[in-house]
Amino acid sequence: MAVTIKDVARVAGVSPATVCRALTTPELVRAPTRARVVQAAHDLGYSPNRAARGLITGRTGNLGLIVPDLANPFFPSVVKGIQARAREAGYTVFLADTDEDASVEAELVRALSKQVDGMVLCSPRMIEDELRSIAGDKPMVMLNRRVGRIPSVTVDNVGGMRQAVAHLTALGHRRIAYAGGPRSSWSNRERLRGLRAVAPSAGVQLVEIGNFTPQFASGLAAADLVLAADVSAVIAYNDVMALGLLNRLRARSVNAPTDISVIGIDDVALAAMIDPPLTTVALPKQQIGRCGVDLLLALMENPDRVGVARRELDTQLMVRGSTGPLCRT
Amino acid sequence: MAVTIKDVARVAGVSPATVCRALTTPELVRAPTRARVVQAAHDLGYSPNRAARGLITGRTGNLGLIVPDLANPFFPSVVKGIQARAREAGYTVFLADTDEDASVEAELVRALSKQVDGMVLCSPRMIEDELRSIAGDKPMVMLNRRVGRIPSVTVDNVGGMRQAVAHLTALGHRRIAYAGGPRSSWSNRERLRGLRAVAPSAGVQLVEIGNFTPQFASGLAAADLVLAADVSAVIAYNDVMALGLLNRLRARSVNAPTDISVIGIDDVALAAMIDPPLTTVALPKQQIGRCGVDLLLALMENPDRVGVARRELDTQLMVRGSTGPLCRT
DNA sequence: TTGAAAGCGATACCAT
DNA sequence: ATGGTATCGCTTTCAA
Repeated sequence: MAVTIKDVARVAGVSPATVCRALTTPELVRAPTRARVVQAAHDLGYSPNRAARGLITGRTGNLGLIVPDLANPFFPSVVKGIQARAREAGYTVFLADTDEDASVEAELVRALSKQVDGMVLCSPRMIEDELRSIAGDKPMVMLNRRVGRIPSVTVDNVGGMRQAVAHLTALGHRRIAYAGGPRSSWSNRERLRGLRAVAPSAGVQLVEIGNFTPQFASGLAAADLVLAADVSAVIAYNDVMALGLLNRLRARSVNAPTDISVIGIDDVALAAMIDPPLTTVALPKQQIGRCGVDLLLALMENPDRVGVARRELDTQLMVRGSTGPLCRT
Repeated sequence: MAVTIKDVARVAGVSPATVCRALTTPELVRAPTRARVVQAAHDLGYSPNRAARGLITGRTGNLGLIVPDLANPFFPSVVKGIQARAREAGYTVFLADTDEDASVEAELVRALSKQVDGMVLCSPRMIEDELRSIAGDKPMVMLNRRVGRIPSVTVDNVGGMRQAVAHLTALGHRRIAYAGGPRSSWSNRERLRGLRAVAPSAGVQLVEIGNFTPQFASGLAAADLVLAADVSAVIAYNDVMALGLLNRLRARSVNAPTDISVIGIDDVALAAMIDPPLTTVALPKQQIGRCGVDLLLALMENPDRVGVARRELDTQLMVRGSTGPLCRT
């Protein structure tokens, strides 16, 4: 059996109430008494039962975190940021992976919400209505998506696309393909919006290749469509798809950057490990996580200001080997 | 305020005790009563407070999970397996990332152990003594490491090395380098043990290049040592290092598989995405996780049999493009 | 079959 | 400054 507050009280020769105070509000206890309590607690290896505490304080000291797919290298980075920031703030985190399934997501939100002080939803798949109906319960922040007045941390997708297009046009490209992500993805819609807004004024023709699941195999499939589209450059919804593109293009003897330029989005670690390294729009992945936790903590202090809590982080094009000047043939 | 058992009791017109029974031990409640309770619970959207329940039952319904570094693509897969299996079994999981720091690890184990029914330690960095002293508390299982009588799930590292060496010797290689992982890594020691055991009888010379942190940059550094060692093939401690090797070797105009053969370990997703794809010893990553949870659940039922609980999973060489027949010059 | 009541471990209020 | 006590939400005897 674990050691409880009563054990400490007995050993220290005081009441449980005093033990509690000595440990949580030391200034309310006379120094010598406090010392005895602390000593006893230490000797017994006492540490308070958080569940019991939570029962009465209403705070659990836990945060919930829901991600769509840990196998996508983008998410572990975000999770790492969240976990690190939460630990600094004295919180532990519940992690759940939904396997990209929106119904699982809803179920998990409901289940977890009972045991946490707040939740971070990473790239949520749920439909807006559902999201709203659940959001009322516990404070929660969304990452990589904006819905109604739910607090969120997002990145400047439009700015990222602007940088990408500027880079390509500077290199001479005038016809650029976009291999899109899932139609339901907020990030994809934003990226597309950015591209559509930027392309005309940059004097480039945008060719939308279609919507794909954000996977390697999708990049493979997209590559053939890209080749048929007669473009000199392609922007992919994310790095993993860009890798698929690169792979299949090379299989068809079209090499980056000489024959075609390829840009990814995310800047996952492996983007810099391949040859040629992938030019990509970097997202501050860990910072997205840290920032999300910061927002959540602020919200938990002051639940009223929910509506205004919103952060947008910068993106940065990383120019690497997969893009190069247009070769006029 | 959340809906409690009392609310349900009131609406259903029964006592809280009956609500509890109807929901946890239905056979003890008359059907019509049970129906009313279930109906009320559903209408109110009731779900029991797990913390309160845990207080009395002594079981939290939570599992703790500690990993050294989510940024290493090996671990997210394991985590995914753990998380999936835990969810199936009705458990939620606490996740903590130690950033490869053994002292953080110890602290986290201690902190988490209070709030969970059991813990999974993934590739623990802690020294054995420390590990043992903490292990007494809650049931725990280790992944990728064996220490004393602590239950563990490991993989057949030796068998993996045997397959790798057999593959290379069949291709004609007779001098093989091993670019090792951290000296403190149990997996690294096992792999080295396997190589040393297998090499002589296979008629190959093993050249140990040194110990490295399991990162891309280490592979870069190791590559030059490999070239100086005059070998025709190299096995890396893991895939990420193998990628570094491939990268730097190519920079020095030594290309796999024509000029040298390279084998990694893990089979992370990106191993198959690069060109040439990486030949690697695949570990059943998700299964390691699932298996660890299974073991843990079994242990929680029957805490006595701790000593014997131990599983070793198979490894499988995936022959891909980064290895090829020896080119005699 | 159901209800009343006693805790689980910690906190917070009210006395002293 | 300290102790007694009610309470958080739920489970589990013990009676009825």
